[in-house]
Amino acid sequence: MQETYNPAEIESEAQQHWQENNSFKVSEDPDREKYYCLSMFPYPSGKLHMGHVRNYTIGDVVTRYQRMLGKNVLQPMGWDAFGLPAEGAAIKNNMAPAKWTYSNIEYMEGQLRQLGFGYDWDRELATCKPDYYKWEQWLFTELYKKGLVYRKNSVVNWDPVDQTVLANEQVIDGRGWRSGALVERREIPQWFIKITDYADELLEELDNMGDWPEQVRTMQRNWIGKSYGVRFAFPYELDGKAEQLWVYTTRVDTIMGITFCAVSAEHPLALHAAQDNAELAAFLEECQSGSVAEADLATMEKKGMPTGISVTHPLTGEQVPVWVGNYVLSGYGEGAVMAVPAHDERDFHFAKAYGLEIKHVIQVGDKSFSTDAWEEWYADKENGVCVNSDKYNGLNYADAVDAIAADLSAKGLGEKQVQYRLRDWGVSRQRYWGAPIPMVHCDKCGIVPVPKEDLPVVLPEDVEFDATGGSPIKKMPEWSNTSCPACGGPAERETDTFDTFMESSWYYARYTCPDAGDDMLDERANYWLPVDHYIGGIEHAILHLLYARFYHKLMRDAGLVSSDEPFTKLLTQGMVIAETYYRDEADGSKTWFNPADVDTEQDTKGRVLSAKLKSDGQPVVVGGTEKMSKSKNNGVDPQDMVDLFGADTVRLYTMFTAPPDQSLEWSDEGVEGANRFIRRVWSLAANRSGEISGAGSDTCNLDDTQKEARREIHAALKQARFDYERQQFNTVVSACMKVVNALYKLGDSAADKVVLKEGFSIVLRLLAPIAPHVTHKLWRELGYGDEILDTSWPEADESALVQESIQYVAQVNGKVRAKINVPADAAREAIEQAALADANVQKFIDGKTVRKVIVVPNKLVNIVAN
RNA sequence: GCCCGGGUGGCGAAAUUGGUAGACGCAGCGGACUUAAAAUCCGCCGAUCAUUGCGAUCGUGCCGGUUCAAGUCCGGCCCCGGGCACCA
Repeated sequence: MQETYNPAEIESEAQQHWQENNSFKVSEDPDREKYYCLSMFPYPSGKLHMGHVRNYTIGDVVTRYQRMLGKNVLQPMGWDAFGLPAEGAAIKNNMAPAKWTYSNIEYMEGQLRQLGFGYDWDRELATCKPDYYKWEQWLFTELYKKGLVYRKNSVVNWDPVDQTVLANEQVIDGRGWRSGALVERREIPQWFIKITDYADELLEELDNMGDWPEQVRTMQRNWIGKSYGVRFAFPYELDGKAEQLWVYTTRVDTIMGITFCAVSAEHPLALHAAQDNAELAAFLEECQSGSVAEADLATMEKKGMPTGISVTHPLTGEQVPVWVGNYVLSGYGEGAVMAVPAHDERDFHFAKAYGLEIKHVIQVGDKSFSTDAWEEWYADKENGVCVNSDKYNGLNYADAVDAIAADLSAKGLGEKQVQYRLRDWGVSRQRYWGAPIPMVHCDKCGIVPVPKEDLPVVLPEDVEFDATGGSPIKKMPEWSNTSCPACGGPAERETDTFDTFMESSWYYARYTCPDAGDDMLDERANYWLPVDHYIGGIEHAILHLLYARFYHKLMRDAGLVSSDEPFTKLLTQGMVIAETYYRDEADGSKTWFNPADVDTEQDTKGRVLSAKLKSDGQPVVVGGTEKMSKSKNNGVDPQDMVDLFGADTVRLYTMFTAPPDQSLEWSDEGVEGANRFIRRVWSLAANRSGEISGAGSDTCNLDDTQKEARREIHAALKQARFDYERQQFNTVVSACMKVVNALYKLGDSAADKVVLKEGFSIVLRLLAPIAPHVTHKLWRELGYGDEILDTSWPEADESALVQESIQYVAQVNGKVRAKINVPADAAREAIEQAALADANVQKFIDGKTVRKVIVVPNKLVNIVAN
């Protein structure tokens, strides 16, 4: 056996072995328990980053572990290939998005193979291929026929200089990223899918999804935001006509405190009032600038202007002024709100700013209300009761809502209503690099979906890009001109493309039958689905995961799948972060330096004192740890690490350094430590291969030291099993390290060798999912078997764990005062007596009365004395 | 602004979920091997005080509470991160 560990050789040999033996190719086998393990597929941005490596290592570890438990495991891989960055790259490199994307895929696929991930590559798919997006085009037309798809106006970021729609990401401080022009909000017709029809099911199902992290379920619940409220109207007269201003509120109990109403800048009432009010018209104009992102809307300065129109309070008959507020969202609810400054914080500040009346109508206990400053209790609906509210005085929230809703209903001016925060899914994008929306506009027939036999509507890939970022297919009449599928007359194609979330919402299902030619999915889908274990970044907790859940239900209702939910178990991994270094430039900007190009100086405790750039020896500022990104230039290239240490080291390091759901901080020294551990495993095998090789196990009488070593090995095995089950892989690795440390202490006797061999074969199997190459090699080299990949999981020997005496902690009043050894079968009284007899314990209870003695089995004794 | 997380030694973390805080590793220090260095192996390693030794006090972001016992549970704050519907 070779003395030194040579990862490059071992890894290419193992990878070749898996490829030649089709080790990861799987098919449906009704006799075996299936396990579908899936990692979120990557966007082919150029090369793998550390976040990918971490994500896919977790997935591969789960895959190989489940396989050793005897399951029929599917682990596929593919490419989320449509998206905005390809268009940016097209402009920058003068290269068509398709070409750029395909070359990235080719390179990144090679990287994935080098990391030893066990994918069934026969199932690989790329979402930009027509035979993939054909099926989401088809499903969309089916949904249209079912009435689940509709078209309506919706607001986008418009760059007035480049004459193009911008993504929220492309709006920086309210300006277009390329042109620098102030962004405008513009309404255009777009396609929507009725996700709100499924809101209740999407919400209720969350209660049964116990294998999803609670935080993700909470985020989705809040996002759906089911609320119980009242929709009601303020009557008013306009140009002699009776009109109604409708609002929705969850706090109708405060209705007697209304002092004004606020409408959005797009509201018909606002538009009408602006017709002969130049100042208001200018304000509405001003409200049209800025991004459409909710975070921007919510943090901007709250501004308003009176419309001059008053409406009638539905219960009191008082006149209520209507204002335009830039903070009122036109897309949510009615685009208009009632305002109760006394009991809503946002209304309170708005009223203070514009000198509007504040009417106190909810009281909690004997607290005193003042209009000087906002206090939390003003909005307390749990403990509040109505005051200054005529007949509703003294009612609590629930009773007030019932009484007021009944009165509004009697007048025909309102009723209780359930509402969702969730909005319908807008799937139109005014971009080129996406799946064309399969709709045709015909002057005679209106909108006509493209029939199945004419699908896919293929996106032309050989296109020229201009610098404004406008979509080429919007300027290609030879593509957009077509004939109407209904009447055969001249018609035009829809030139918008789908949101890329459309592709990522069903790829997991297509992997089960990627070659299905006649249908979106075939019967194989129901063998594999739902996905048993889904792994991906926490940043996808809401949007991607909610759309995928929705899409699954759409496919179910189209008869394509039989399950209700797509992902049984979810693991959300944390970010990969690293130290940042920069220098301030004269123009106020910062230049960021890669950690690899910086040397640090540390004090004796290892704290970083200062840092210098390697190339010029001049100081740089230490900027703290942040998410690895291009903008901070703190990315560590996984390829460099694989080239230097091998895939096993990189995999082991990413698993060992942090639990999967926490952020992982990159450290060069840490990687060396991981590499050191693998070399330690290798050296142990190389040094003692003659003594520990061969299949089968031996038995021998063990002395106390050997028994203790064996106990440590089996305790670590038990812990590793427990930790694999709960996906805490960092402690799996530390269990392996403990075993190896114990093995290093064993000597040369026959009994030592028996323990050593058993322990070594155990640690190789514990490590196999994490470091598959080196364990594959050693397993064969030592003659333990052919395929560690298919070796069954080792079981802990409970008899090895039994101890004759157990160490108890003796506490006095909760403080540790002694450690005592007690026979394992000692009675409670004996344990108490042993603790009380200890000299140091005696010192602390001397002169006091023992009130109580608590014994926690196998752990501690606490003596309460005073 | 709203929703969801997280804060434990010099550093990454552990504590099987209310029962010995700091397992395992990194860095550091000391020793062995070596002509030497690297590599490797062995040992020490929260702070303060005390010390020949035993030990004592403090310590899990901050303030308060519940409990025989709190990193863990409850209430209030501070800081950091993720998401906010056209980044993926």
